Amino acid sequence: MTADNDKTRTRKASIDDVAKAAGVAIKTVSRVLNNEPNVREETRQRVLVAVKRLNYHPSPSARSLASRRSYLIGLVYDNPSGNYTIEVQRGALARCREGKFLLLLHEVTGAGEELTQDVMAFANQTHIDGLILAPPLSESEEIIRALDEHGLPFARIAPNDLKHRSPYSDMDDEGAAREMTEYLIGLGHRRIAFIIGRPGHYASGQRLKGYKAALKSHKIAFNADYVRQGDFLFDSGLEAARQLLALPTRPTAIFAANDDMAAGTLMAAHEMGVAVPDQLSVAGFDDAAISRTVWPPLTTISQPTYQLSYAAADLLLKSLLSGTPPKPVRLLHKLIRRASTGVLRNPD
Amino acid sequence: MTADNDKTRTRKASIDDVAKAAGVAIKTVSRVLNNEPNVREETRQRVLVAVKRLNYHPSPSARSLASRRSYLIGLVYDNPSGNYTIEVQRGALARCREGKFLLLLHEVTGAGEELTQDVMAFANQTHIDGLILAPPLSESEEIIRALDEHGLPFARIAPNDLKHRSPYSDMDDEGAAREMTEYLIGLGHRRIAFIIGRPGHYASGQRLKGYKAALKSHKIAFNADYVRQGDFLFDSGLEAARQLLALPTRPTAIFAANDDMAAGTLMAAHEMGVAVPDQLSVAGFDDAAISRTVWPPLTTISQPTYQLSYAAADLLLKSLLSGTPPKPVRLLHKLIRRASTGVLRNPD
DNA sequence: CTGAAAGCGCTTACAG
DNA sequence: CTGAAAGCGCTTACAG
Repeated sequence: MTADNDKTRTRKASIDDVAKAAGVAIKTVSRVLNNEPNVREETRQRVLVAVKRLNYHPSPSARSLASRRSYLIGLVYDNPSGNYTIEVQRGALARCREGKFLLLLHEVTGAGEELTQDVMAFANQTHIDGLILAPPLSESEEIIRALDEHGLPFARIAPNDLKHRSPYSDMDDEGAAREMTEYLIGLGHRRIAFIIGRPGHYASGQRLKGYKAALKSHKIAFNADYVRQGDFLFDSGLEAARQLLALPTRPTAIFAANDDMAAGTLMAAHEMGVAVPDQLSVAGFDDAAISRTVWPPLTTISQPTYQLSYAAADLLLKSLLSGTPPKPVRLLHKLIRRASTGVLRNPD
Repeated sequence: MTADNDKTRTRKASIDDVAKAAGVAIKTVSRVLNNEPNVREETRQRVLVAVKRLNYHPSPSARSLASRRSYLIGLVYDNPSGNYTIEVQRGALARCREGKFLLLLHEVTGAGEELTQDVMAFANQTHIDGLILAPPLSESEEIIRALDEHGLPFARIAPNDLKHRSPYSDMDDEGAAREMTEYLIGLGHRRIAFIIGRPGHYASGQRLKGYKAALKSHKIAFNADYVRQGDFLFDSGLEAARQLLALPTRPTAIFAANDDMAAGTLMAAHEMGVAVPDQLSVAGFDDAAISRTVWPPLTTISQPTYQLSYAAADLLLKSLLSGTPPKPVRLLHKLIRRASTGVLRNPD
């Protein structure tokens, strides 16, 4: 039983309590808490002691109401692959935490007008200060137009080439896909198949472009039979690979536009008794967790997903605080060699 | 150019604007928005028309400040397996959205006192109304004590047997593990190994108990060599399985306490050239996404992770609104048979 | 069924 | 360097 163990114990301390305890005006407490200048060091210390003693934590809602800022950032994503999404979440979450903003997740599913309405309803209801758009939402002209009309700042992760003043972070999808294809060519492969990513994703087209460019620069004829449409999900990779491996002259290497589809490709190979990598090399893209838990582990492109998301959040916060849109950020990828690729051993 | 296309366009409408437009007091607007009784239907309609016309969305911070509620729920989790975490997120998110609460995610990493401090700092800074504890945090006596002292309501997902009045959701881990073990016994296996989950998780102990109980009821002697410690992560399953498969008399079946470790077990079998399921049956637990993307697909226990989390959020919201702690909820599991288990074909 | 007043706990704008 | 006043946009408590 302490001296102040009375009924007031349950009520949270407010700025008034702190001001009274420190013998200053609430404005001074506010200055100390927000690191504003013009506070004498001795006064500052007195305030800090009172804050500590009263276990004071400023009310976010009072602060928001008075400052006309919610300190809330929204992260909107569609969810093609859970492996990818969780990294996107982590990156944005980390940056928001550092900046004392809170991150609100909003998973969407629809398309077109309905999707735009969904995003705008989320923004309206939560009164978020800004939004982070993960792909493929980062490419939606319709959403971008609606956000502009609404005057809501946003940052984009891996957007398409649409010109817009809002900040974004991206990587060189085309260059990375080209690099991977050239790596397979370097292993001696000539019959290299490609599984395209989800239609409508800018990255899908870029990766296909890189694949084609590598073939061309090595004078390997493009074979439409070796290119299949997927959607970034495991099942689509499984299905596409089943078809590819059933071709009369089957490919000796399959490059899937992401790791989930590459994992599906491995399963098709297992089903059909095709040895990886002895009879078939398989490559993915992302370096997601799944690339290390399949057999054999996948050769892939390490896409800096966490960093892309962190950077997008960083740019958004900077633009909110400065008012001017910062320059876009381009991050580097890396080819990771694992056991799923190799030179041909038993070509049939 | 509409008639009201002047500078006021950027300012958001407030409750005062709506009241003025509808010719009522703000209290009446508040009644309509919160579905309170005692509003004439005609008045109600007038208000709704004004809300629509002004595109009015109530300010969450003003509402929070006045009502002394943040309408914020925290979800705190440690992250042993990404596959599990994303389902936990989804379940809680879905329920909060329905209840017009916002969900704040907080991933923690530490342990002991530091961990408790981390959780409490999160609660203090955000002023959340309640907290959802995912395992193994749902078992921490220290955190529970701190939350009690703080007077913060919380719900637990799959907690241990600690008696506490706070609501929780769980499943029968012991029964499920027993069922899986008996299924393996039914296939003719006698040398059944078990890989234990992360130490300190209540579920880990319960699943081990179920495994032992099944052996006992079928009069199969318990062999300590066949039981290995894991931590729910892929690598620990890989390592444990490598050891098990290197035993002079190796097991014919391995039951891992979760899917990630079972996936690691499959990789060890691949590495060592042990055919699954012909020479070795492998079973997991969770029915996470990974159970369908490995080769062969895993026989596992479908743990209703999403529903457990949804239920915990549901119980928390109910207890916040009613003030009385609702009854705990127990959810059902299901054994999912896939290709990773079978009768022995080529015992060596 | 409806409303006027007070107040939630901060920041902004201003004064000294 | 410090502070008094006003106000952000709602809900609570009360009155009629």
